Amino acid sequence: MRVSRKQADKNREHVIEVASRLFRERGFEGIGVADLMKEAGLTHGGFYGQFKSKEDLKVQASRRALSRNREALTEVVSEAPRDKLAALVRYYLSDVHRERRGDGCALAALGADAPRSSSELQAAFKDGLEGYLELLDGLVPGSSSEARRRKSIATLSAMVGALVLSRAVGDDPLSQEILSAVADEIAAQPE
Amino acid sequence: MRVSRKQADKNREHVIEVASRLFRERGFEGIGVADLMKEAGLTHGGFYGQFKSKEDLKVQASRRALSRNREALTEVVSEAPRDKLAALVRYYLSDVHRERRGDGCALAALGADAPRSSSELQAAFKDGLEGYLELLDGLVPGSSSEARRRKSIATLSAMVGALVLSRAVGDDPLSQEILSAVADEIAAQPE
DNA sequence: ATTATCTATAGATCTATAGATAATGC
DNA sequence: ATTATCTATAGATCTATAGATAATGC
Repeated sequence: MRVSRKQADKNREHVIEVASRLFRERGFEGIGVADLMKEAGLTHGGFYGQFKSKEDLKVQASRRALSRNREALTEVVSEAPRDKLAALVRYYLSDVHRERRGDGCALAALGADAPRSSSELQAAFKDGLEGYLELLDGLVPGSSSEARRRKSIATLSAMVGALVLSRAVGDDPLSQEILSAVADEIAAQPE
Repeated sequence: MRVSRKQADKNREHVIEVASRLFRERGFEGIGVADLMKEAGLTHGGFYGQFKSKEDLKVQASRRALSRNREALTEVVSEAPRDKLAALVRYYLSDVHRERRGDGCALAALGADAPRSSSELQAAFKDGLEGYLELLDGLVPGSSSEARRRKSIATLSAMVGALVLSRAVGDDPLSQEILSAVADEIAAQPE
């Protein structure tokens, strides 16, 4: 059965949202188009009317995840009364973020798969990463914009690395230790 | 045809070495058992005489990769006349390391897949990570062992994060900028 | 008439196993 | 006799497409 143009657009958006969660949870290769569409309440064959290919969906789902990530971080920052960088880092390096990969940072969940994918996907990650850096630029110490840019990149790298490593070691005290250590080190940076 | 016990052991080692390279290059899901055995010069069916499952090989190949990683870093450090931490970081955050995923750091290449794998694989990553930290403990500044441990974790997180991100953005000036920025920031740390 | 979605399927690939074969090592 | 490796295949899964169907929107 056919649905209205409006409903079709909604369905399409829903597939992107579902994919952005499932890809982060299971990896790009960990979920197939059929299961993904089933999870979205649609059938397998319908997929190719909406998307050119699975790779196409990977790009769109990654862009969606990264812009949602940025929105969430922006809200955390704007709600913090003071010490906004510390609030951002505490949020990013929290137990909740470590556990909930499905709506967590796409750089940490999927970044390592990007070099094996299309240049369109890599461009999505580049754009998402620049978005994170813009946000950090207003928070990190540094008098020149060059110094702040460098500090933003170093801070983001430490955050992403810490999250990846704290997830990689599984259920072990080291996992929490990594999150705490990196949060403390960033907070201890000179102004 | 059957081969000698000695040759069989050699074949097994060779499969582990080949797998440790191919998994890092293509991801755990990016190479199948059949292609992997072909690459090692053996047939598909022979695999299951040597390994319990593909998951079993993932664990052994990851352990192998991580211990080889540690050996390479240890050599870089021992060959540096002074400023050993800077030498280590320059090596880790080099263009060569970014390009050659196949014999590069397994934490960066495969760490993001570990949370979706067996606890045995996660334990392999934990052990490998602790190996890196032991090495860093002798290089980072800090008077107490607690301070050095924290600094080692933060330094490793920044290194791994930077490598993941510099690979994720593809062929873009940002890729090099990430490597340089993080190397500079680590070098600029207070003693 | 158009088109969003459906069912069904092609063709490729994946992990794992069964059973045969032939060289080793007691 | 044992066993490392081989060929062949089962059974599941994957991406993508073909063609049918039925509701929308001119």
